[in-house]
Amino acid sequence: MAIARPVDRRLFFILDRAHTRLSKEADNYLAKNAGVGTSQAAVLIYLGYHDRCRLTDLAEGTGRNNAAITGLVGRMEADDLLERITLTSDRRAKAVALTDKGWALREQVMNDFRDFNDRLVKGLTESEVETVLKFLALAPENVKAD
Amino acid sequence: MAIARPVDRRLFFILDRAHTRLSKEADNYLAKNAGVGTSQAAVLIYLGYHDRCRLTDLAEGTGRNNAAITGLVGRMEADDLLERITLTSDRRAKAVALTDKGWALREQVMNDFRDFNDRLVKGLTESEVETVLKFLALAPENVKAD
DNA sequence: CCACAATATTACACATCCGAAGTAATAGAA
DNA sequence: TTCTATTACTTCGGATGTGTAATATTGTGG
Repeated sequence: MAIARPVDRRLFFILDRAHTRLSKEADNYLAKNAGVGTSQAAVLIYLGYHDRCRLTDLAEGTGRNNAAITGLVGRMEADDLLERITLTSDRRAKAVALTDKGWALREQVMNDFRDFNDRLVKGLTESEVETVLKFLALAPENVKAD
Repeated sequence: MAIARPVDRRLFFILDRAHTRLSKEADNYLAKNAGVGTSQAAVLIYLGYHDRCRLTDLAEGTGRNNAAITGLVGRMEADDLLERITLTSDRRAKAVALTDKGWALREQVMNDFRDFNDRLVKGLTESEVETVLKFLALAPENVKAD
């Protein structure tokens, strides 16, 4: 069939607006409970799964560019949440490792987000959540240039 | 059951990262074709459906706050895409109206996004797209504080 | 050893967001 | 009417993001 429905043309903006509103809530929620914003929280979460990864990988994994990551990691290092480590294997690269304080905060962020994400999917069945995850995984690949 | 699956805890970040990547692609795509970014495009789209709406409504409709809208509209007014109109009915409020140039650009943005959104949902059935839309509509309400 | 590539940092210009404070106009109460 | 609270927008300061370009350091291949 493939009938062009008006909603199709606005899908990106619907996503954008939903993301904006969710981010605002998540920021408030996190700031109140853990004292960080979503950008730093994303770094904490990612490092929990890929500790001592290199800055370039961290940038890729959190969707920021290298310049942004340098600043982000710098602020977090100043707050004692992580530390930069020069790798002996490649001394051009720096790895990032969570400190004890970083690990503890990550734990709290994870707990906060368990609640947050539970509310996020309220009204959806498990299979519908799977569909959303499938979309979120496919879409960025689908639109990648070239 | 409600078994806590690890993916649940990261849902927000999966969404955040997907949004970041999609926005970057959309920005490139739009900048190349229409010469605006996604924020300005969102305003153009919204105004097409609600021309001469007030700034507060525009802010609500695009998910930004009033301060952000003032700047955004200011830049677009400088580019001759729209104009501010002081309402005689309430002189505190300002309405925003697309110029001819704004309408023309909106048309192009809509065409660009038809292609973009088509690619966005590649691999999903219509019913799965409906599920995604349902999620995007529900989620911001679900997490709204109090 | 040398040329080139890769990594991270820094600097710049700019877009965009927010919250808080400020200004102006309206609406409602005394 | 006059005082007060609310509403609408703007302004300000600060955070964060982007892209680009320059730089220093290091690794790699010839």
